[in-house]
Amino acid sequence: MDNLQLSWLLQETAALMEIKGENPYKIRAYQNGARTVAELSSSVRTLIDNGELAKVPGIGKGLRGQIEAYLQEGCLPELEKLRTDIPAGVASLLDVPGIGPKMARQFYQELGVTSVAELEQAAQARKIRQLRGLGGKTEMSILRGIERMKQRQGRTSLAIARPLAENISSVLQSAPGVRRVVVAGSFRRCRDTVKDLDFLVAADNGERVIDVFAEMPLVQEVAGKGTKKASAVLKAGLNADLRILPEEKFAFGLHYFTGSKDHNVHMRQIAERQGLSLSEYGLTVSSTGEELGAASEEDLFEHLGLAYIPAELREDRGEIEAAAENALPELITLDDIQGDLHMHTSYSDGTNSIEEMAAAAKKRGLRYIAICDHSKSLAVANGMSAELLRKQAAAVRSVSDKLGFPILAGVECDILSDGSLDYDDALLGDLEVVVASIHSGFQQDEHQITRRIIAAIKHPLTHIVAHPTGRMLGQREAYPVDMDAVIDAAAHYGKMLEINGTPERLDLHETYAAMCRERDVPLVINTDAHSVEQLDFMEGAVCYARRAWLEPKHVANTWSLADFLAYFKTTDRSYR
DNA sequence: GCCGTTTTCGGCCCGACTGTTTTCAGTCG
Repeated sequence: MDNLQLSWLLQETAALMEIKGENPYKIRAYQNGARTVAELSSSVRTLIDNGELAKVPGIGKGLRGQIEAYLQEGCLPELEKLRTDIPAGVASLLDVPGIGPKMARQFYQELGVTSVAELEQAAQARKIRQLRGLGGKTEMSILRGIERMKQRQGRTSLAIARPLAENISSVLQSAPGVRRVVVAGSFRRCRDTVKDLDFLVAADNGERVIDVFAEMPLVQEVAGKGTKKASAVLKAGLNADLRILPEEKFAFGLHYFTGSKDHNVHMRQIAERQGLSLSEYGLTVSSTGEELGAASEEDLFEHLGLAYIPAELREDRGEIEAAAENALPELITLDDIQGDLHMHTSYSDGTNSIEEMAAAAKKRGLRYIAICDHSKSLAVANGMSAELLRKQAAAVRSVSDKLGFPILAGVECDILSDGSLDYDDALLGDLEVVVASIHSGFQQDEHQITRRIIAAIKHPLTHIVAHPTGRMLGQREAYPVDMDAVIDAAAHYGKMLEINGTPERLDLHETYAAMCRERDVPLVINTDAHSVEQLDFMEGAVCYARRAWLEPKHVANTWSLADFLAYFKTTDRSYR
């Protein structure tokens, strides 16, 4: 993908500029540009061709010139220039926690270090402590930082982060003098992965809470500790940060530490234009110093003339402008969900029976479900033979009648390597829901996989494509696929794409979910539950879907069962 | 380098903590 490649190069350019000590605002412009490019919903090539790139906020004349050169020559002129001064590897030093641009430059200039491996050698050879301004503690902390970096590459999936967040919250909640605990940061914004966990605590006696935090058994190492904040590395490999705030400032701190950073910067600018000054400690009138209190985030937004912006939208992707015009979307909530169209039973690799899954779904307030166990080719998941699938469909209908609860007989049908489905049309035609997905042949190239998925979308008996990109957070990358073409095909053939609620998947990615919204492709939010307990994945999945600005109308399992089924009758399902 | 509700020039967030410094720079969020 051009966009991601380009974004990466812009990021590297910014890193090298930091090390060189260039204008920090120019650096930020490149960082913003990198983020903007990564989030574009069309390829930069398309945007250049139709002249739309000039309208993208954050991409001005300078960056556009770089991007055009990149498309023509395959490299960024600015980056090439920097690389003649500083070897590219020096930028990787910034990935080590505790190392910023100044140290990276010093290590390169004074020790000739151009990679993390060389830095590690230098530290082990006790060369760091000989440098001016640095000592033995810094040397040790660099070695620890490198060790930590090796352990944990990148971000942590919610499958790991959520239980940790809940556990630590309850520990903090029971500390003396604690009034409330909130997990802020990207966790509260419902990102698919988190870099660390940010705990905000309103408490009378901060120091005692910080002690409780630092002594938790989950903590591997305390990285820093003061009277208002503390930072720790957890045994699970991610960081946890704690901040203590007075109750009356809590709303401001909550907003600030929920972020995102870009959202916060924009909010401060909005405040400034109104003669106000916004910080994590309050909102003050700049001229008089008068403090405007806020009992809640709602109050804070109201002071600035803005509608309340849900945390999931706070990425500076237009939510502040929309809030000013009172034009924010009515985001989907868990209560809107009426059905769950992808779950497994003991017929394949699930642990519960049809009846148990149905009863649990009904108890959670669902109005209908579909049972979609694995198809015959997926032997590792105990895929069903054609005969067993027929039997299961009969069993599903009988349980449905018995419980007086609509259960659709379905299947999660493998899309085989050649794009065909795993059963014949006669059998698939007898089912109410066919969810098609890829579980094999990940090594195929982008062209092959894209053709394969589009073939499944064209198949008149397919309703939904499940986990369309195959990513497994923290385990494997998505397979290469042209989602632009897949979404166009889904629009054309009237099919739906799934947002899979398994915390390691959350697939579709929010950027693609937003593309579906823009192109009128209905999404379906499913749990893919393999047990009764996993039906609870729905909550996290809905939160994630909100990041794509989805409203109930965009999500087909908020519709009544009749409307869901009717959708496929009214769309073009012809072959080719 | 980007941007425009006092603008085409002059802004662009800032406080807590650490280590090494004897009064502050670097890093982080």
